[in-house]
Amino acid sequence: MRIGYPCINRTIDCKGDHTFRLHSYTEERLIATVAENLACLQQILAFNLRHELLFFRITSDLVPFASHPVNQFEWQAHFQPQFLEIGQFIAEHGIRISMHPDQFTLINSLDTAVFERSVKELEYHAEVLDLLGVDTSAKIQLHVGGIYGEKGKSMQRFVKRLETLDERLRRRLVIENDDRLYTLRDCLRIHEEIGIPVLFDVFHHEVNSSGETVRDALIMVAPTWAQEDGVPMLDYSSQEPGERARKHAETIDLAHFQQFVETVRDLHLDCDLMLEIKDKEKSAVKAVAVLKEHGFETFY
DNA sequence: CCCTGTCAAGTCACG
DNA sequence: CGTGACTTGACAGGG
Repeated sequence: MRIGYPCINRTIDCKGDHTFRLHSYTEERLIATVAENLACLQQILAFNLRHELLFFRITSDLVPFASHPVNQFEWQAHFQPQFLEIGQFIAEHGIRISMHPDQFTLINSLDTAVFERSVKELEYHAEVLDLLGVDTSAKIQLHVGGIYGEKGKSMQRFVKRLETLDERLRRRLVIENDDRLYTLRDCLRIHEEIGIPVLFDVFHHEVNSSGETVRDALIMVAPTWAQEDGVPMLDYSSQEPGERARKHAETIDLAHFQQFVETVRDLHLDCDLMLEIKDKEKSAVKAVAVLKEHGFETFY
């Protein structure tokens, strides 16, 4: 099992998600920012390797305004050598990569302009992964989207829109149960229609589900990942005590995590785990220690 | 240098 | 009807 965390590292003095304001956009600024972000990504991955963290979510801010019309720069060609170098490091060490476009990416929006912008955003995410040269086990995770007053129709619209996408995008996409609108069961129904793997979010399931146990959920989700998709990716977090419902924990709840790990072990489920915990790599390092106590391998 | 209003993008829930 | 939340503060202008 690989353990990972999303997007940024707070330990090393290097942040790979620098951006700037649209009104201060210049090509020079873009080039400088992307160069810095790529250099940081490299450092973060090296840090992760030293701490046996072989799963990482790359920030959507890697290339600011990547899908915005203001950006006419051929960043793909310009930064190809840097992407290639990072990609080689990823391949060499068996690192798994994911990405998670932000809330503005909506396949099933009623507004077709929103859908079209979302496709451009997905193309950007897929380009990053393609430039790294990572295989189809590197995924872009999406939520189903809005409900717009008619859930069934909105799910159908998601399916129909997804069917129109280029295979280069489709092969990367996975759907994740969210914490308010679309449950695991909804995602599984969409999987049955179009075969897209389901990325199971444990915490979202605990606050928004149709009542399945986590154990049963894992059993249902595992077969949605085909050979070429790699082992299932899971998102893990827990409730921050004393805060509003659905707020992610500041730091890992070790008792809760151990219980989850035991469930996974009993099922003999091979999977990769993304820890969506506020203190990021600090909790991820603790999680690695827990896994080792439970006899898991964290290297590939 | 510090302070703080605002930031590309959408949707829903809460008050 | 305005605001906060989402996975995450930090950019940038003005004092």
